[in-house]
Amino acid sequence: MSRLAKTDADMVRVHNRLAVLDHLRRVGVTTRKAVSEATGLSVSAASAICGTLLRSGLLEEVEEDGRSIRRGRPGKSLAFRGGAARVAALKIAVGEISGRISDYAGAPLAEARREVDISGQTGDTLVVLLGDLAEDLLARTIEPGTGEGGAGDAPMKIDKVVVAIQGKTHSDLSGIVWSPALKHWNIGIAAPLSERLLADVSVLNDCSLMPEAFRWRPDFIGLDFATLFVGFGVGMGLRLNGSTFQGKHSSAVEFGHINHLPGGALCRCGNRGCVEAYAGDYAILRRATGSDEIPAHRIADETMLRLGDAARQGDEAARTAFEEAGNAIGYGLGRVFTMIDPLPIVMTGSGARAIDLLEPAIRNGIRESAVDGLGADAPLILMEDTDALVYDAGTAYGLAALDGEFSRSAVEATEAA
Amino acid sequence: MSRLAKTDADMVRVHNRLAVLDHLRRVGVTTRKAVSEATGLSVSAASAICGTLLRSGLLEEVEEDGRSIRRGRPGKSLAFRGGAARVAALKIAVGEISGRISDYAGAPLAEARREVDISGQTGDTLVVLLGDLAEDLLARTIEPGTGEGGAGDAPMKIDKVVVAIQGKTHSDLSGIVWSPALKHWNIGIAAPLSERLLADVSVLNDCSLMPEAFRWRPDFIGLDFATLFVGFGVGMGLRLNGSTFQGKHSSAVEFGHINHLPGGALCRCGNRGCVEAYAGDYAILRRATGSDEIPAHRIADETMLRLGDAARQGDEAARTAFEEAGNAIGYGLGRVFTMIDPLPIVMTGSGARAIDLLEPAIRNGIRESAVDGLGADAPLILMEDTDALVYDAGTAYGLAALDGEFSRSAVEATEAA
DNA sequence: AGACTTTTTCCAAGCCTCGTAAAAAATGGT
DNA sequence: ACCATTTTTTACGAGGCTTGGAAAAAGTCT
Repeated sequence: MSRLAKTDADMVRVHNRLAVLDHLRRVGVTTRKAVSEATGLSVSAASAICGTLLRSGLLEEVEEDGRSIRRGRPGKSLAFRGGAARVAALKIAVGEISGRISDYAGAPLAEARREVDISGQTGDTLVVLLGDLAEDLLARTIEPGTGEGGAGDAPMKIDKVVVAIQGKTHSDLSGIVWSPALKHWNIGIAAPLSERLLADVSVLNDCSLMPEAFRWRPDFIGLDFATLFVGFGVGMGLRLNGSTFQGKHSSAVEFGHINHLPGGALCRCGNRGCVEAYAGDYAILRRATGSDEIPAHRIADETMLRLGDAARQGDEAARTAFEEAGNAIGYGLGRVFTMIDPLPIVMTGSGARAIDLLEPAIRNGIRESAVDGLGADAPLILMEDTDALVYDAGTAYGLAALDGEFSRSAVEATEAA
Repeated sequence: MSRLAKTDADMVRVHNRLAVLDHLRRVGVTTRKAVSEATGLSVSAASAICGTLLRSGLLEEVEEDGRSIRRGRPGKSLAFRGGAARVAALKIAVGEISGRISDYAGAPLAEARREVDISGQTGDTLVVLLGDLAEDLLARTIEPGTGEGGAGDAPMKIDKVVVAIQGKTHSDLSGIVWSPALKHWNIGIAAPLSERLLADVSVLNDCSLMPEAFRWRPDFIGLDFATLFVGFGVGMGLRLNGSTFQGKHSSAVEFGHINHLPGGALCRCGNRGCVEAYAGDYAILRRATGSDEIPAHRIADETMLRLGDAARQGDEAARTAFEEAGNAIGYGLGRVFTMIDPLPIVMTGSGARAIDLLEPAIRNGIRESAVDGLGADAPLILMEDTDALVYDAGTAYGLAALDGEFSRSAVEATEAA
């Protein structure tokens, strides 16, 4: 975007408030002094901003138990006020929808999962299903101890909804272009769901969203990395220069459909030789069984686990299938590394459970395809629970969006008694 | 980078000044009113900033000839004061160094080219050669009509030097990690050259720098696109989200070394199957001639032109060679498009001259490798003069850097008589 | 209990930008 | 030629946010 924008006092206020909230997201609990040090703001300014955020109900003073025994006046500990808002992270997959609701402090309040055959459904039905799920989540939320007066927390509602889905989503976050979980194309989700839940709704690709899960993790701060999902499909998310990569037209790094071998194996997308056509669950399975079909439904986790065990116990076909999968992934990573940079990889999905079978081939593939083999020793971090990762990511994304909105709105709200 | 930064009045001033300069870079000549409209600043603020920039000598009032005949007080036209600074864009290639010096308004003042065998040279020698070239450029600069008092322009010096080179450069812009033009590795250029010329020096990869050439072109504003160089080597530059992509570790999108075919043709880099091993000049030539060697020196332009003519006149081997080159490029682009997004391509180098031979295969390759063949119809813009493109890019990069510095420094300098 | 240390709060000052009003400079009509 | 009109530029007071220093607050240490 062109940088024609002016800046004025308003922008300064918004920016600095956001800096304070961002700092607090990282550390969880802080003090005015710590805010000043972390942000570079003067103590006066930091204190003033904290005061405003406290009065607006976003923050609250908390009693800290294990405070260090130092001389001098102890700082008053500040933390997010969970009750200030709620975020729902929803996930649409083949045959199921699920989600988690969290409070403004990021603490999970409830989770839910429903197996539904959404494949042939229309957009309207999908919106109803998602809306029901969200309201169910909200209902199951344990009312937080509303110790204060009673005017404390507004009527329970969800303030931000993030929908993660496999497939291609609109770049304006408004809906789904295409998804393997659905038959129909171009389904607008955000507008109708937003109308029903009275909350802002964003629809994103699950894989490209994943890096958001690490947004505030101290060990990932300022780090560029990639998230790699290897399951029925294969997808990637990128965090570059401190922000999560989002395409303009498509929505994601379609890692699974980067061509591996010209004219190679047939892929779901219709092309030949995609990475997914070697590394996706269905690809590994068909290679191991000598089949030629692409199953329409997702493959059960157990099936892949059994296949992995077979490979480990010497089944040659299975072994080769995993090896070729690893090779395709490795070459794909090598190609990405050549374009971008060698990056640490966070890996999830069924592939993460078969990493022992895949890793040697992956690293070898990188070695053969990247310049100087650079990146063949890239750190590999496994995350077995893909759902949790997606919920974390959606929640972080939603909270970041809320922080931005709250920073913008100069709400000098509810005078506490 | 983490967004812990605070903002204050200083930042506001810097940001807004930069917005004014950036606007002026785009339009060339402006007025206070136009600045206000373009930046969103109030007329008062815009006028005040322009006043400061005028007093500091960066801008000057100019007489505009073809001013429209409208009622009301005519706006005073403002433009960059060329004499305010000078930027040198230098280029290191196999067997030659060259460059262009431009004034602060971006107008070229002089160009120079020297054929030197730099291959075996040390860093010191290279610095001497570049320094000589730069000083020669400066000496050949026509003294601008110093109409004003005489205290007008400070003693002529270069204020910013940008060195573009094939190969890998340090991500801190300090020097060369490796280049096909040089034997030695890890040559620090910026520090010693900066010491000699008393100017800030930045060393960048030529291909990744190229998008900068379009930084202020109105038809490229806000546009994401890629620059593709196809010559002895193959390289790419990316402009994404309004900024030119720079890797953290490596310096560039090593498009030429993205693997095309696992285990394929031997590449200069030692790997097998790189795009360059099919699409580089040497690759096309060896395929056409049935040779097996990789020439150490660059291939003459004429040789490639003749080979192209041969292909056009029915030489099957040559025809196939170009076709396979186009195919490799197409698959490479398809892979990039799958990762990032379909992008318009600005193409330069010897490949741009053989585009009629390459284009069908390129587009076919994209069609076969990108999801839904998306991007097979991407706009292709040809730029035959690669040197001019690199000079433009280096100059734009240097000017942008100067704008930033000048915005930061609150120089309220030289009181004009 | 008093001295010391550290965190918060309070207040005047400084910098920008904004909005409005006044001044400046040219056109058009009579 | 003169006056009304239009448009750009300059001038001035106001508002918002940060800053730096001083004062107040709230503990620990001796």
